[in-house]
Amino acid sequence: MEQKIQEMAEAYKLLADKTRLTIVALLKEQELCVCDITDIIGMSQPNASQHLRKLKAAGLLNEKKRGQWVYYSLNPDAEAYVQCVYPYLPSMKAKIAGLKNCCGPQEEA
Amino acid sequence: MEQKIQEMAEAYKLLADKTRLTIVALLKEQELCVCDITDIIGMSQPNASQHLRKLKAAGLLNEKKRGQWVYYSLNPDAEAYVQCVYPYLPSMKAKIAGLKNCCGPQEEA
DNA sequence: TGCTTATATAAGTGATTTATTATATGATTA
DNA sequence: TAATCATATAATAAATCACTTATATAAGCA
Repeated sequence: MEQKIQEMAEAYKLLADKTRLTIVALLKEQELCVCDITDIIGMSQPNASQHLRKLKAAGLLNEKKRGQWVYYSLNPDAEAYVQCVYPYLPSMKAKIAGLKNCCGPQEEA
Repeated sequence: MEQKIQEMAEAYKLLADKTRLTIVALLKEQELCVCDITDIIGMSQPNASQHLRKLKAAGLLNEKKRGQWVYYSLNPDAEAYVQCVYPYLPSMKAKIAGLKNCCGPQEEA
């Protein structure tokens, strides 16, 4: 029981940061590469990279390498107590639409 | 949109602490006074008091004074993106049952 | 092979946070 | 009124965290 609460607290710690929560909200729309995410949020690349690593380490994100780009997406198998908050995240469609189509969601070659 | 994400992040920050999340799990069962909470969790009284204050300030808890005791309970009007996680919290019935019935849930006199 | 682009890692710094100790408030009871 | 019990507040110390700067890796391209 305490173990479960500990795990939940650690997961919510990841969602307890404006930057990471924005990343999750973005990826709710579609998968994105690191450069898209940094562009949209307007943050440094190392900063994005570190947040993405944490989210991935905790099982919230999946990572897929394609050419020189790394695409991140929401992990549909993440814990239910994490996924239950996703529906409350505001839509990021507008932000994503503003992307200069540098490397949006790619079809498998 | 960024405002909403900011608010959500701040709320999850409150749930991102093992102690506070345990308090919420306890109050999911029933209202409790500060001394009950400190007994069950085994923490110092000032520590409990400060966590309770934060949770209350953010609208997660209600407070009701009765004699020299202060009873805390979950606020049923808390934001939906907070309440959606409550069902995933483990049951605390066993912990609460172990209370020496010092000041459990009281009827209005 | 060298250059560029995309991403990751490492180290350092400043800010935030948790818990403790000490003290204050406020209600109850002797 | 004095003593006690329940709770709150304040100040501080220790730990954690986010972000920056600098550097490393690794893929694509000239």
